[in-house]
Amino acid sequence: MKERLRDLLTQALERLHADGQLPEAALVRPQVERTRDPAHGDFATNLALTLARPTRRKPREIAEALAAALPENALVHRVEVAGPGFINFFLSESAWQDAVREVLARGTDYGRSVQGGGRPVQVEFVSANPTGPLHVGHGRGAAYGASVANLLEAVGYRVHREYYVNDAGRQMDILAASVYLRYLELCGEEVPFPSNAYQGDYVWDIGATLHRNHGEDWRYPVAEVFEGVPPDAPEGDKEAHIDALIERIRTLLGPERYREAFDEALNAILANIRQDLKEFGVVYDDWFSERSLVASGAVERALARLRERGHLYEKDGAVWFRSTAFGDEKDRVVVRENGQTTYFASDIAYHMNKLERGYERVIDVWGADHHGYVPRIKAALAALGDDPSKLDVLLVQFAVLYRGGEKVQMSTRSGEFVTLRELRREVGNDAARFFYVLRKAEQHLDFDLDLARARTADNPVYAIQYAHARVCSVFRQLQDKGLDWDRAQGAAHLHLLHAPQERDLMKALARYPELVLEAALAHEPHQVAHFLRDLAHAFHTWYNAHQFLVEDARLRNARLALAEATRQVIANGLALLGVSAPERM
RNA sequence: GCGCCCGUAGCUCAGCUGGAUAGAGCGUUGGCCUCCGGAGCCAAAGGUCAGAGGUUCGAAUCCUCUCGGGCGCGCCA
Repeated sequence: MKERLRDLLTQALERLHADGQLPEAALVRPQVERTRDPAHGDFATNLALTLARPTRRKPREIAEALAAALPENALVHRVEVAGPGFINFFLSESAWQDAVREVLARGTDYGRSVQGGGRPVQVEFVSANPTGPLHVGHGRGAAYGASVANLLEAVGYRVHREYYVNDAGRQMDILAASVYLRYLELCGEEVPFPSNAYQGDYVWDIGATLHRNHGEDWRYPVAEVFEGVPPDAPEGDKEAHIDALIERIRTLLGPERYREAFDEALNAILANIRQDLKEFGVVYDDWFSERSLVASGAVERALARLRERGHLYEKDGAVWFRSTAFGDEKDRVVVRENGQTTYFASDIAYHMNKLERGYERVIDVWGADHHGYVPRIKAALAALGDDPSKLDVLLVQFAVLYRGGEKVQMSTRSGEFVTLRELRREVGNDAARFFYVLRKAEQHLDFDLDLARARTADNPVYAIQYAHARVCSVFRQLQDKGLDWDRAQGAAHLHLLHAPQERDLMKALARYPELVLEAALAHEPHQVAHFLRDLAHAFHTWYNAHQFLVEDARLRNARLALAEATRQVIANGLALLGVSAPERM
C-alpha cells in the first residue's frame, strides 16, 4: 500500500518536473509513512518539507502543487495538505477490504515477499561450545536467530542456518579430562577434582558410559595421573594445572583411547544440544565442525593468506595478527607459544570460508558479552582482502528469569544454571519462543516465568493463540448449526462491515506485509510479536462487540471472511516466531 | 582507566532511514455488562523521554559532555 502511494507521488513529481515547476533535483524517492494520529489520515508524506530547501520554495506551496498533480486512484479517498507541509492520504474503505481479500487469496503466503531476490544469506546462531547443556542464555540466541532467519526467508532471501561446533579447542580437552576424572572416581579412585574442570552432572553420566564400555581397563592410579602436574589454585595456577593434567591423561591413554573419551563426551553433549533445539523448533541446514576446518587445512590457509599480505608477525614466540592496522584496539595472537592455534585463528578461517561460499551477507548472532570480539573479526576479514561490511554481528543481551517477583539466581561457575530444557518444561516451547523475542535483542530481558505460564489474557502468547483458537471454534460452531461459509460471497460483501472494530482490524491486516519486511530488514522479530499482540487485542474487541453467526447470510459470510483472514495472519505471524497456532486450547 | 549496549507512565516495554498533541500491555480509579469459548467493555488519571549543551523548519530519535545500570578489555573459548 505504501508502495502504491509512493508510485503516485513519483508520478506527481514527474508531472511537475515536466511542467517546469520543479527542478531535476526534486526527483527523489518519496517517503511515505503511517500516521500516528487518525486525524492526519492513514498515510502521510513529508516530501514537500524535504524539497523546500533544494527548491528554495515554501513547503506548503510545494505540497499544494503536489497534491493537485496527484493522479486519480481508487485507493485514495481524499488528500489534504496539513501542518507545515505534510500531504495526508485518507484511503477509501475499499482499500482496506482489498487487504482482507488479499489475505484470503494468498493464505500462508500473505506477508511473504520477494524483496530479497533469492540472494543467499547465512545465519549462524547459538554455536554454544559442546561442553554442556544449553542454558537459558543460549535459548534467547536460539529463539532470536531462528526468528531472524525465518523473517529473512519470508522476504525472499535464500537463508542458510548454521551452528558452528567448537569441537577442536582447549575447552573440549578440559571436558574430556573432566569426563576421564569422573570415570576414575567411578572406578573407586579418589580424585582431587580440578577447580577449572567441568562440574555438571552430565559429566558423571558420560564418565559412566566410559565405565560401562571399558570397565576398569582405562584405570590408572590417581598418583600416576597427577604425576608431575603443578598444583591447582589457590596455591598454583589453575590453567597450568589443567593443561598439564590434560597432557598426562593424553599420554597415559594414548591417542586412540584419548580420542574415544573425547568423542564420547562431544557426541553425547552435541546429541543433547541437537535434541534440545529440535524440540524448541530450531533446525539447522548445517552443523559446521571446527575440527573439519582444521583438518581441511583452512586454518593454515587463512594464516598463510594473512602472512602473504604482511599482516602477521612474531613476538615472544607467538604469531600475532596486526589487527590494530584495521581498527582493533590491540594486536591478537593467532598461534600460541606452544604451537597451538587459537580459537581466533579458527574463527578467521571460518569466516573466510563463509565468504568463500559466496554469501553476500553473513549474519552472526552472539551473546552481548562477546561484543569486544567484533572489531577483531572484522579486522581479519579486511586483512584477508574481503569486505567486512558483509558481516553483520547481532548481539543479544542476557535474559534474567523472574519467579514470584524474585530474580532466579544463576551461576555458571558451580554449574547451577537453569538449562533451556528446564525452562521449556516449565513454561512450554511456545511461551519460551515468544517471550524470548518479545524485547528487542539489545534490550536486557526480564523473563517472567509466572506470566509465561499463565493461561490468562495478560499473557500475550496465550491471548494470541486464544484468538486463533477462537476463530477455529466459530467455524466449528458454524458446522454444528449446519451452515457453510461462502467464501466468495463473504469476500464480495466486506463493504457491509463498517463498525470501527472491523475497520481497525482490516487496517491491521493490511499493515502485516509492511511489518514483516521492516522486521526482517532490521532483524527485529519483536516487531512481529508486538504486532500480533495488538492484532489479537483488536480481534477480541471485535469478537466481544459483534455476533458472527447472524441470520443475514451476506453479513455472516463477510464477518467470517474477516475472522478467517485474521486467523490466517495470526497463524502466519506465529509461524515466523516458531510458535504454534492451536485450533483449540 | 578505555570501549560497547541500555536509561521513555507505578511496572514491563514500543516508538520505523529525525516529523505534527510521545504510545501499548499490565497495574490504579470510576462507571457498565454477563451473549459464538472461558481473556469482559467503556472512560479517566498517570511523562522534565536520566541531565546539560549543540545540529535545524522540526530531536525521544543525530553529535558532545555528565550521571546511573549492564557487559567487555587473555598466548580462554
